[in-house]
This record gives sequence, structure tokens and C-alpha cells, in this order.
Amino acid sequence: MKRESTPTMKDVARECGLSLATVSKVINGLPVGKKSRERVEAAIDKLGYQVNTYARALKSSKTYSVALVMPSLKHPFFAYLTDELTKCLMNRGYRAVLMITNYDAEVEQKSFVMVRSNKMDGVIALTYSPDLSVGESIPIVTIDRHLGEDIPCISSDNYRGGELAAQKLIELGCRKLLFMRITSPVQGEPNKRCSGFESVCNTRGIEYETLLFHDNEPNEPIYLFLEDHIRDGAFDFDGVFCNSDLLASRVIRFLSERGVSVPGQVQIIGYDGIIDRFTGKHVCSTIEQPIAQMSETAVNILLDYQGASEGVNICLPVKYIPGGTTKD
Amino acid sequence: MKRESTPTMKDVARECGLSLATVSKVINGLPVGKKSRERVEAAIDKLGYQVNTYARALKSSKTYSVALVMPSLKHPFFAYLTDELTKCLMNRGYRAVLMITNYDAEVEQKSFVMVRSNKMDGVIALTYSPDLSVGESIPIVTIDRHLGEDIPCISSDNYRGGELAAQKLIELGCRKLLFMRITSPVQGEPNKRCSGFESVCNTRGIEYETLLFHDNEPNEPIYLFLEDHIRDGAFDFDGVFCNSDLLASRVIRFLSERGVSVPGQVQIIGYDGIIDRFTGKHVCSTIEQPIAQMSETAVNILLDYQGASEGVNICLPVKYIPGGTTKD
DNA sequence: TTGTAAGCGTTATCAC
DNA sequence: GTGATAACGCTTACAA
Repeated sequence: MKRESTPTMKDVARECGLSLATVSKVINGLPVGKKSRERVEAAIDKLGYQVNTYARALKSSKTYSVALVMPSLKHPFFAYLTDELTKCLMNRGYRAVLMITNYDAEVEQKSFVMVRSNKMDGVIALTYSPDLSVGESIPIVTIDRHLGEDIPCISSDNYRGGELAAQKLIELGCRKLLFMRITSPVQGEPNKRCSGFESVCNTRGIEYETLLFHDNEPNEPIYLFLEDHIRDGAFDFDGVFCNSDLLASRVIRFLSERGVSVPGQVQIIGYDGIIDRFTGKHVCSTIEQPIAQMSETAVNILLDYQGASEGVNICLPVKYIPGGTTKD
Repeated sequence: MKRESTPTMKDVARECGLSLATVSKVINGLPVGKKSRERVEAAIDKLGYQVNTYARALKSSKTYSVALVMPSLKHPFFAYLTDELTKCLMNRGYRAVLMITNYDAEVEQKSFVMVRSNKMDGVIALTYSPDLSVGESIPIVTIDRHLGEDIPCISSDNYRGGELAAQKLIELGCRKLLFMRITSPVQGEPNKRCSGFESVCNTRGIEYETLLFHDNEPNEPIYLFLEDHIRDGAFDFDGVFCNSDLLASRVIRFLSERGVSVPGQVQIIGYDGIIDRFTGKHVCSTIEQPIAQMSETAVNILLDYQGASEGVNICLPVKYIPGGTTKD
């Protein structure tokens, strides 16, 4: 009576002298005589039995696994998002299968293929390829990207975020603004940050400059630009809006190290709402994306509302958070 | 002849008029007549067939999935590690199932249980509970933690890293050193950084102070300490070694903003080797952990060398990298 | 209430 | 070289 490998339902059945079907019912919470239930449970405990997810999935074609397709975890926003999404999925009893695409369209496409052959229950994706063909039958939700009319897209209210940043800087006395962004060439939600920002500046008649860098280019130009605009310890702009906290952090550090005081001479607002793990505070004044809420929404939509694809674009509200790099 | 659901091997067999067995052989690269092979392949293409991973796993009890048990992705080191590990696994045709534990022993234990019932092929874990019971039969590799004599542990050479940092600071003229660390109360590899650092200071007769904060405490004390030690724009120490780049970044920023120049008045070295995604440069002078190499090693050991558990502790070499916050 | 048996989509062992 | 056929561990009618 050697039990080398992990026990199966059959072993449990044999152990407690009941049939496979009864054991299965106990495990799945279906009605079963009290006595039988107890015997089964005892046997399960004794043998340390656990259902074999794979066998179950094969039969029920429900795998309780969701793919998370992300470009990278080296940007804190993606890392935070993945962190929250994974926790949401785990809370609902799902497994998160992580796929890192490195911003590569080919890998993205491969990931989608894998999703199918792995019979996953769904995909949450943040991709960079404009034309990904998704298997029809698999539910998908995107973050910050519009992959198709019928595919729900979750994002923060990027346009409003841009407005907020401009309003705040102006309100705090800035008169010469700079908007810095590093984005992918792909059309995505985050581009709206720029529009919101510019719209406010134009309406209020405030002078501004927009600086655009691409993801995939060398980025020294950013620092060269900054260097070029420091004269005699003063910076040419008195308010800067960066499209991520990470970028903002770099700018802040660069300026600080060169004697330009933040927020004394320049006020800086980032985007994302990244929190310093050590202090529990934001790394800079910022437009906070509700990452936890976005994650929860994405998971809920993916898992619950499939089919009822009404207003599929969900913009979650952003908030301005002072974080020491503005005068407020 | 409705084909609603995804095609199965049976469909392929019917399509090409050959048997299931033959189709299976083609798919698995087993010897098959050339003509048959071509017919099968044509049918596969036509139907867009993909193997059902779950059915295959059930039969072969090989799931090609590995669990990544991580405390969080909100610390860049963990995020980087997870990023690299996932890519290594994908390159070898494995899926990474991510589990975020939030530094919680209970969740860690639950993750290990899940690993078993999901029949995963292995686990790579970075945990915080001292006593995790791992299923005997499942291969496991840890990062930075000693879970047991027979469990391979991959880490950077932490002791050497501590030595390097001290040597470098001294060599660059520092005479009053500070070591700041934020660690978990659990005994892990990273604690050796301190020993290495102290050993060099003691040998060279250099004055130093060690500051220890815990993961799970509020961390204002760090900033209070720094504030307390700034007098008239000068900092009490001329060299600081932080046990992560993240901590170093905060310290650098804090000091810069208060007019203490880095590296002019204080030189600072971090640990990890985090690279700024925008500049492609390190965020500070640092002791670089070979994260990619560690990941690759972990995956290789997990997948290849199981059973041959010789020297199970692998310390990979660290490197000092100047990053603008030291005079070198 | 409990048991029997037919699959789910593969792989693998046989005969042919 | 190719094709039946019996598993793998579980779910689920349906029968008892």
C-alpha cells in the first residue's frame, strides 16, 4: 500500500469507503448526507488530499487563471498595477499568470496565443502593439489602451489629470510651465494628459512648452534640455508637469543637485501617485491614479460583467496630492 | 458541422483522415511518415488547432508552470527580480504564476499549498516566514533566504558587497561612515551586508555608525535621524552605505533638498543596482546585484539540477558601480 | 442520499 | 508507420 504520489479522489473514496461521486460532491459543497460528509472530510484530512486543478479544469473548462500581459515591471506604475491586479485575482481565487512582453509586439501576440492554448479564463493587458488579434472567445480587459470597440478599457481620467496639474500649478503662482512626457508612439489613453494640460494653459493664457520623448529612444536629451535651461542657478520654468512620478523624481533630483530649489524656484507635479515604501508618502506632488481601484475594476469587469459590454470605457477619477514639490 | 469551441486533436484527426495517435505523434515530434506529417500539419493550420495544455498536463503530470512567490512588487528589487525571472521562465517555455504575499506568513503558506494543488513544476520564493513547510515532492529554490539545508538559495554576495562599499568609501576619502538598513526581522542573506561593512571599518580603524530600521515599523525615524545630523548645512557623516538603492535615493534627495551636496559633502552608495529606465544609468553609486544572472541561475537550478543538490548555496558576484553620488 | 459510468483532450502501450 | 484503446483525475447525468 505505497502512497508515493499525491493522493487522488479515488484514494479518498477508498479510504472512507464511499464512492467517487460522493467525495466529489463533498468537495464541491453539493448536498450530501451529514455522516458521509464527515467521513469524507476525515479521509481528506488524513490523506492530505487536494484537488488536482488540472483535472478539474479539463472537465469543467474553467481554469481559474487569468493572464496579466505587461510590458515590463521595471516601471513602478506597471509594478504597482501588477501587484494590485495579482492580489485582486488571488482574493477571488484566481491565479495570475504573468507575461512580460518587453514592449515587443511579437511577444505580445505570442502571449495572446498562449492564453488560448492555456485555456485561461481571461486576459488583462497593457500592450504596445496597435493591432493584436485576440481570440474571440476569451474575455479581455485592457488598461490604458483601446484595443477595440467591444473591449473594455480601464484607465484613470487622464484628461482631467492634465487639467488638474495645470490648474494647480497656475493657482500656486506658476507663470511659465513645462510639460514633459515620455511615451510610447502608440495611441493610448495617457496621451490625453497632454491635451488636458494644454487646454487649461490656453484658456488661461499661460505660457507653456511641451517636451516629448519616446520610450525607445536614448534619453540623454532630457537632461541636456534641463541643463540648457538652467542659467545662473535659475531654471527657465517655474512649473513642471511630468507624465510620471518616475520622470518627476529624476527631474527633481537633477535640479536639486544643481542648486535649483524645489519647490522654491520650480514647482513640480508628477503623475501616478507612487508611494515611497519607506515613508508611506508620495515621492512628489502628483496626480494620483487610483491603481488599486483600477485593478479591482479590471478584475471585476473581466470576471463578472462579460457579455454585458455596455459603456466599455471606464475612466476612474484622479486626485491631486501635494507631496512636497509644490508650495501646497 | 458546427465548430463553436476550439478544435481538439480529434477534430484534426477527422479533418486529415488519420488517427488520434498519429496526430499526437506529429505534434510531439515523434517519427511519422512524411506524407502523414504533412497532412496533419495542414489540418492543424486549417483548423487553427492548439494543444490543450491542461489535458496534456493531466496526462503527463508536467504543467510547465512555476510559481513565483514574492512579498510585493512595490520595491524595485522585487519588481526587477520578478521581471527577469518571468522572462527566463518564458524563454524556457514555462509560465510564471505570480503570488504576492504582502510579507504575510499566512499567505506565504497558502501559496505553497496552492503550488501543490496546481501541480506546478516548481517554486521560486522570496519569503519572510522562518518556517514554511514545503511539499516534499516539489522542487523549490529561494532567493536570499535559507529555508532549509537541502533547498538551494540564490543570492548576491552580500558580505562582499558590504566590504566593497566600505572599502570604496574609505578609498574615496570618507572618514566617518554611516550604514543605514531597512530589513525584515527575519534572518536572511542581506544581513551579511552589514557584517562585511563593519569588518572592513574595524580592520581599517574607521569610525562608523549603524542604523537599523524594520520593514514593518513607521519610518519617519529615518528622516528625523538625518535632520538631526545636519548642522549648518553640513552632515555629520561623509560616507553613507544604504542597503538598497531605493533607500539611498531617498537619503540623497533629502540631503540635496537641505543643501547638503552629494557627492561633494557626503558620498553615498546604495545596494541593488537599479537602473533608471529613462537614462539607462544607475540611480546612484551602488553595489550591483546581478539580478538577471541570479534569475537565470534560479530558473536553471530549479529546472535542470534538481536532485543533484550539491553546494546548494549560490552567491553571485557583486560589483561596485559609480553612479554620480560618489567622487568616482 | 449514494453509486455507476461516460466523458473532458491528451499521451502511451500495444497490436496490426 | 499507423491505429485502437486504456489511462490521467475529476465532474455530472442518470440510475439505484
